[in-house]
Amino acid sequence: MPNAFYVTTPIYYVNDVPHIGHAYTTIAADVLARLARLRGDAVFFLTGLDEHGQKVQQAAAKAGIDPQTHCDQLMPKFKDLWEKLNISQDGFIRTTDAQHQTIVQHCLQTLYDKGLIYQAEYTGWYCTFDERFWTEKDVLEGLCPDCRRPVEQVSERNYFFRMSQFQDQLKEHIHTHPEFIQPDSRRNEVIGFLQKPLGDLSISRPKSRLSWGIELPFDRDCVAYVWFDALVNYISALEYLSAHPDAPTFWPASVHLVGKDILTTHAVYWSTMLMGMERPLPQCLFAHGWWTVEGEKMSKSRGNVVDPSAMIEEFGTDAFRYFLLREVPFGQDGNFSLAAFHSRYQAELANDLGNLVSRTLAMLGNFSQHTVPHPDPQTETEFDHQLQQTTSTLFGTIEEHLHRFEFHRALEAIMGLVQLANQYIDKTAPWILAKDPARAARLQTVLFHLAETLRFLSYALTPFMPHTAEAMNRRLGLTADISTSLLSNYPPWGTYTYNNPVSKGTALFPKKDIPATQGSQTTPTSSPPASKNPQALGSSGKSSPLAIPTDDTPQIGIDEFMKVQLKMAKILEAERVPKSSKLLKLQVDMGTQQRQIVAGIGKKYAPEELVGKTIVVVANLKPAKLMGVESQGMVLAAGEKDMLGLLGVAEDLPPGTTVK
RNA sequence: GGCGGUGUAGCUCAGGUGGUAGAGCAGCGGACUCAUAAGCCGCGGGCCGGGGGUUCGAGACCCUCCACCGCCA
Repeated sequence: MPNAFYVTTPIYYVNDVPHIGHAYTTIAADVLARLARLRGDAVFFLTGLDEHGQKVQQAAAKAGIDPQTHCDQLMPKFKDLWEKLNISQDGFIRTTDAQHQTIVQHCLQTLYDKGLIYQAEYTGWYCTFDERFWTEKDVLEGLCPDCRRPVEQVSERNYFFRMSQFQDQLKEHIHTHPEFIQPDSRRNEVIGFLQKPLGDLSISRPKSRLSWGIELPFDRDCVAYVWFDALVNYISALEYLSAHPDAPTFWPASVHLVGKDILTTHAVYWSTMLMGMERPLPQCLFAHGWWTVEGEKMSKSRGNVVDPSAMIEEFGTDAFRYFLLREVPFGQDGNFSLAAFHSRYQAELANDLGNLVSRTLAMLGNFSQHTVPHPDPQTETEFDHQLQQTTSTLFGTIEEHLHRFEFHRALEAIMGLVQLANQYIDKTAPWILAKDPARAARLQTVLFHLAETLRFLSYALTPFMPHTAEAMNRRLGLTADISTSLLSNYPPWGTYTYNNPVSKGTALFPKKDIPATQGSQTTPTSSPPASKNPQALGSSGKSSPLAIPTDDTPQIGIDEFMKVQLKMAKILEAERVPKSSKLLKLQVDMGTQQRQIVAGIGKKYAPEELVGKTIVVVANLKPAKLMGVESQGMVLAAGEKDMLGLLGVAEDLPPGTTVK
């Protein structure tokens, strides 16, 4: 009986635009699933969509269609992206599936029958615009903390789950199962959260307020709280989407991958729900970090959401998968920058890995008539053994790292072998051996070692970069099924018989021109067409194509520049600072806030002519006092000693807009 | 405000149980030519956030201060 491995992603909100965050979790889950399959486990990999709730109901109403139709229209965005990303999910659940809804009702009924659900009056401050409740503490002077509109006190009869009953049991479980919540920092947060008394959980909404949901079996005037509905997906899917013949059961899940924002929901709500239903808890909840984009938080309003499709189109699925898992340790937050992407693509994928494959296959072609020769053990050296050793143990190393969710370390180990192989080539210099017929045996040994190294590399890469692994196998002339063969069946070093000719093929990761602009994340177009070879003008050939000649001023990197936060600001008021000829005190609107900025522009501008102008300011400059007046930023202006003119933008942009 | 974390080379970060600082990237130099002008070799002296303490000896242990971050309120 194979080991059962059940991995899940959260179910994504169908109304969202799929972005790098969705892709990240799903790719990570895919790697775990693919690795487990190679290990021989019976695998169930589940992802899907959360389709109920207020936002969907509203969006559908706005579009003038019924919510289900709306969901049906949105669903392909996700499914298509998973296909592009080569995601190998075994199940794709939608919370509007009829079976899921039935199971959610079963769960509710079970808890109700056990006396774990009760009805109570809930009173809170309700914001009609946001359609949500706030607590007394949230409300700011009678206004909604979110939209600043007046809130009203509203009472509602709702159903509550006796979550508080399970507080001690949950604390106990977390303490006795250190691996339950990972990484440790998140585990500590949950432990901290549970130090305070746990309340009961409202699990219903009146239909009068929200109708797009699953009806409570014991009260048709209410629907289930969306989180209750959503969390149950992890067990409901198993009952109608999993038809694995080998595994009797996939529950409890091996791992739920979640973003750090929904950790509490999973660690506390979901755990206590399961306890209420007397079902075992998942073995592990792993909360990964968030991505910023070019140093900024991703948000729709900023318009800086990375569209995975655009990246895939430019660099390929595997490069995208590689970057996300290589760049940042899984539990930590990371920054997605085009510069970093380029750097890794160029250095690690094109130069190191791609070129290793390329030069190896070329030599097998040139020096061995497109075949993998037999080695002569007599000619083996210490380095040969080292390469053999590292290669043979690579997969085990990867498994160790992935067991701890250290994707970046696993990929680091793979690149370590790539480097070792490149060193091996330089040290053994097959092109020199090829010139000397007396050393033919040694040449054969070297080429054989390189072929074997590539064979193991491709196997190790399979979970991370399936297309690349397959391409490597094909070029080496391996039979197609070897990339899906189980670890236990995989031919050990030296035991594989190479029967087919090898072929070099085109570059696995063709070098890319670096786009001229660093800011735009969506369209890294292949500019400039003038120079096909980006290094053509460089002398050393190693200098970064980004480096441009300047005067003596030291160059700074994109990271340093990105530390400076520039924003558009509209001048609301301006007045002279007393006793100063050039300082003006400005009150500016920066979108979300108003600030006072003191600027030395009084010789050029009169205060009254500035009001209403939109300018560029440094938003994250440390406040300072100029002639006793606090300045919370700095305006940008042109000119050396004498200020010649303020910076503005050709377009009329709203205050608060980011400038890059 | 409570709890937790972080602060190490220009950048990103490693540095179980204390013994006198490392990697990758960037930069500089070199030899080579199989290869996607790729790769390989050599070159890093940075008050290890500040101050105090324990110790023969602390980046690592203790105290304190500062800065930043997370969770909760």
